[in-house]
Amino acid sequence: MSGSDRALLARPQLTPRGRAIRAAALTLFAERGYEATTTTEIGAAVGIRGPSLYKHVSSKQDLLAAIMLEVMDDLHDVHALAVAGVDDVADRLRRAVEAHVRFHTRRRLEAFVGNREIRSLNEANRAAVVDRRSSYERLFRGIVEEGVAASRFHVASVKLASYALLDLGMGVAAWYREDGDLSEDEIVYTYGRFALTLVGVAGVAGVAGVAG
Amino acid sequence: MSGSDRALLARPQLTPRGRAIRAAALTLFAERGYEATTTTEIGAAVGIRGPSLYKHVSSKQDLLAAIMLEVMDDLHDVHALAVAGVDDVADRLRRAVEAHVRFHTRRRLEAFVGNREIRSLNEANRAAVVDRRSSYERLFRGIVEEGVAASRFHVASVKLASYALLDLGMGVAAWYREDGDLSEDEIVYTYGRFALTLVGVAGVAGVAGVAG
DNA sequence: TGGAAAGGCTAATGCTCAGTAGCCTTGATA
DNA sequence: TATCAAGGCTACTGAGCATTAGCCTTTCCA
Repeated sequence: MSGSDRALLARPQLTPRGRAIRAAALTLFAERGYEATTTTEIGAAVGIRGPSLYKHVSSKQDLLAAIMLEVMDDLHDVHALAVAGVDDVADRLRRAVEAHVRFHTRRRLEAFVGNREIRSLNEANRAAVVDRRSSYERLFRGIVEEGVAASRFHVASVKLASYALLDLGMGVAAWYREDGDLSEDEIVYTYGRFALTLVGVAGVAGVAGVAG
Repeated sequence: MSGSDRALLARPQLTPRGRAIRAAALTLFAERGYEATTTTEIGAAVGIRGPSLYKHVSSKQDLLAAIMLEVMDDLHDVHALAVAGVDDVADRLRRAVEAHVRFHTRRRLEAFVGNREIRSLNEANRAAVVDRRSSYERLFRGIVEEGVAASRFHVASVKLASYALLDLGMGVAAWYREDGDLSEDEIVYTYGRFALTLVGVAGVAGVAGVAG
């Protein structure tokens, strides 16, 4: 099942309280990590006691898994939407990177937790998340490979170039702040441009953007 | 006190067993995280019981702090050594990035833990580590600023360019494997070249390296 | 109006963990 | 050879944690 197929299926519905709990857990997991977050704290964040959480959630582990699976699926969706109908491989790469980076600013907590807490998942959940992550990586590598095959891109290593592009997104999720002095668009456009220079597309002006 | 000043001071000596414990703890912290690692496991990794660790170490927290402080200091040293006596700002940037990336391959576990476990430190230790990290970031930003001031570099944002360069290193620490199909030198040289194109240095041939 | 479902609560359970107490062995030294 | 420090060990302590049990109130519909 591909990411875009998954998008066509209904994602599980949540009650408002269920949503609130998931959001509170997300913030806490991002702040102090899954292991260091207690059910008492998650409960307190939505105004109830720890044990009451279990009227809405089956376990702390499932809460983490649900957050991570959802964010991976959404990332696939965003990618699919960004490159749909774009034929030029350089355009496709730029769009993919822009979508990737924008996602990591807009949903930085989820992306952050999604990257960092993989090892806190139990085996079954980890396999599911790692599977989605690999398939996302493959989408990127596929674009780079296609560009190389068409002699539009020139890279020392397809793998290295793809990793570098993906790593930039993770970095963004780690340091981006909405009230910081770098705007979302600034980061997105700059990284989109950077992606093209990284893969050696000829004729990208300004490399890292116009001086400013 | 700067990173290079710190290098001049004697770093605390450790007994062989102390070293072994630190190494075992490092591996476990990297693998499953600080919170999820027990003193029993650290002990078992060096052939003793958990409580016996306390003949060599004052606490699990201190073990983490010692690992993180040492790696930050070493990173400063490596940087200082790499750029010492290099006058051309583009050369300096390339050398700094190469040293940064090489460090993140050679000492990936420490670098990985150093980045990921900051939130597991108590307040005092965290402040010390964050302080060293900021000063390291400033060194990078300083090089980029200098290149921009000299009109050698052309970037949309000094901060963004510096963050991107540092983030690539962290990415390497996350996925690099000695037995993988990307060699240390390959990554180092490619990323050194990436760095120059990222800051818009004119005349960098091949951008992301020769096709291969 | 009555009864059940939803969703709170407190108390309890059972487990795990970091760290301490106190004991024992070994090996070097005086 | 007597002593002492180093460095193991087991048993214990005290705390914290996820989760369950069981109870109570509110709300909503038959």
